[in-house]
Amino acid sequence: MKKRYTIKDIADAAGVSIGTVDRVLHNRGKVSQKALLNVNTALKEFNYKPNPIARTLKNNTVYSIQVFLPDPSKDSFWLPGQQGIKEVIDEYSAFDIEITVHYYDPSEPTSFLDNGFDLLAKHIDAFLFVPLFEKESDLLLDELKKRNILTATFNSFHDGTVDLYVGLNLFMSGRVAAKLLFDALNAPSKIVIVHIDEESENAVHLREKERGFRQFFDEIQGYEVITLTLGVNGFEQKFASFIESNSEVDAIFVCTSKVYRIVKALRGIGKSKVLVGYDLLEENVKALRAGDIKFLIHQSPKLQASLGLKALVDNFLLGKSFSKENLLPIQIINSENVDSYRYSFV
Amino acid sequence: MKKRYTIKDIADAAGVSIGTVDRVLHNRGKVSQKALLNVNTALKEFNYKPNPIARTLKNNTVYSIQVFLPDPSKDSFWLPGQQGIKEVIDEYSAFDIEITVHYYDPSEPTSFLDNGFDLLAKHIDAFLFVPLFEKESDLLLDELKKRNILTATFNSFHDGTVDLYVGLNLFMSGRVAAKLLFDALNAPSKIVIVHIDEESENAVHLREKERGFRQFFDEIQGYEVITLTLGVNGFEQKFASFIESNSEVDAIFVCTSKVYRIVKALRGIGKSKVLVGYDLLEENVKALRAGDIKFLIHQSPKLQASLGLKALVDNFLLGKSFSKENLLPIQIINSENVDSYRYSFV
DNA sequence: TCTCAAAATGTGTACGTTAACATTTTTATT
DNA sequence: AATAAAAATGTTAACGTACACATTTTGAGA
Repeated sequence: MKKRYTIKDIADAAGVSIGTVDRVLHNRGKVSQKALLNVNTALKEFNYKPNPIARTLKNNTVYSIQVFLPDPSKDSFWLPGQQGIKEVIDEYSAFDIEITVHYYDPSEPTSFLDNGFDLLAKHIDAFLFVPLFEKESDLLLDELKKRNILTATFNSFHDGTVDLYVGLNLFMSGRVAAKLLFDALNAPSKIVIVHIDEESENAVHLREKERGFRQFFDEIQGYEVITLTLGVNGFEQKFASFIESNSEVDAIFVCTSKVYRIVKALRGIGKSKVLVGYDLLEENVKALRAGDIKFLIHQSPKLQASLGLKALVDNFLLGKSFSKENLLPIQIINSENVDSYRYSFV
Repeated sequence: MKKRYTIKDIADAAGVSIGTVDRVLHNRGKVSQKALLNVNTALKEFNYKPNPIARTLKNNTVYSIQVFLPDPSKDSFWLPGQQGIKEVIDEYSAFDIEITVHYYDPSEPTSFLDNGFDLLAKHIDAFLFVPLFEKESDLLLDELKKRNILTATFNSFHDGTVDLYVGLNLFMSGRVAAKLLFDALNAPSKIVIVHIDEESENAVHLREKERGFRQFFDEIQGYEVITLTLGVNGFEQKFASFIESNSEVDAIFVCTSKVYRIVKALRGIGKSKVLVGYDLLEENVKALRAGDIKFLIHQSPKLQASLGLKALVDNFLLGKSFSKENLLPIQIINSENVDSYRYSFV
């Protein structure tokens, strides 16, 4: 029940005024050796910590944060992320924080670049975005750094120049997928990694997942892993003919949320394989429940988005610090625990 | 960049003083019909929300929260929970919040009761605890309610009278364990639920897990599930003789963090079974890595504790609301994703 | 119309921090 | 020792809210 020590307490103990204490705290000079010593002693003795609440009130600025996401109407994978952002905005609606959300076309690097730079027109304090495109993100990041804007990313890891990254260790998530398939298969077999309409050259995160997946099987004997890349045109015929001519394939790994398309294609040709993929899209969850997908790996897009945004807000509002990397756990989903994820904030 | 509206803005718009606005906001009466109308109109028009930061500063009280945990030195399962609490205490060390942690013996209901009531001697604002014992928790809860103290629990679900519960849906976690075993077994088989030295009559959470587990297998054909309860005395011999005389048992489910003891016992007699258990104890993780445990279900004790405490703190400090139940996802752990959990805050 | 109490409204201070500004003390120079 | 400049220190107002207290307005009764 005892109050925390305030600047006033320090001033009294050091025999100076609060002005002097404040000058010491912010080392603004104009303090005598003797006063400096006394104040520092008192600060240490009382283990003084400034009251962040009072500080923020005095500060009296409206912080402005821009959020820049792939358009959820173009790829519904981003819906939970959008939802997470919305909830944080709501949670902080009474505070002096101004959060605005903008979208880019996830299939258009130029959309990312053009819209991204447009957002820098007005003054902003922080920028949270998904660096879907490698080169374009670099350009944007350069500009953000130049303007001393706090930068945060999520979902697709970029590099070390960003102030905060929230996301998975994608490489490890590939290994987890591999382990799940390995356990589900009874004997050495042939496994296919299918890429559907992804520009994997520009997508680091896909490469990382594939690398982790392959590493796992490289360490053991008898498993053959091949990669099949299919464009969006004629996807189904090509996939079907591949399966027909590779009947020894037992399992399929899809690095993205598009597993449900494989499910559909397999149904079309009356085949069944052990499937592992990513993300709790409505279609994926249905297939998981139906038993057509063995496991999904959950990337927690909603949590990623909200944690990233919260870290920024709490930093401005309460002076909370955050570590550069917030690596979320790689969550394994089956038909029984999927519900616990859909109704949880995590 | 535009500031939020303040009481002053409302007062100006309504043509009254801030005192009148304040009286309206807290419906403290002494306001004329006309003023009331004008103020309410302005409040609505500006969508006024009081500034929680200013409110807290003005409030100027040190909130006192007591945390009451099973002693981690008696059962290391509680170490992560303790750690989570520590981290939250650290995170809020600069704020006007006083958090104190106390422990009880997880095997002594009287220790829970005696120490628990002792904690109510001084004034407290909130109480966060693990309701390990059903009847004793009821008694404590009654007293807390009587004193109008905010109550929160985690890990073991109690009932609806508590203001906040953070934890798993334990029933569903049993089903998840069942599904994992089901997938790992190739054919119908005999499965044992082993209880090691647990007073399961007094422990709702164990009953719930078992119930979920059994329900899953009740729904399908050919699987036999039996329960084996072993005391701490002569555990190993009894378990060994059970296994010898029940060689058709393929899999074992342990509802607590004590799976590693089954691993040890099995090694002792040179047998191997498909194992699923709970929690990332050091010993369990080792056994998981060695392949002796197939899956673990992670109850996120650290996250549970810190989320519970944070909800209380944020409620006092920032006026944030929380929902009565925060059901965390049921996390499936294998040898590949275990690391991602150990180094993550989740 | 005047008086007085009740009702309504306004004012001032505090919370702890910050920083501009005012005041006092010290030091250097004559 | 006197003076000015420099250095050190103290004072005060502000952030937005909350509430006690002071002041003004209203209306009833004479």
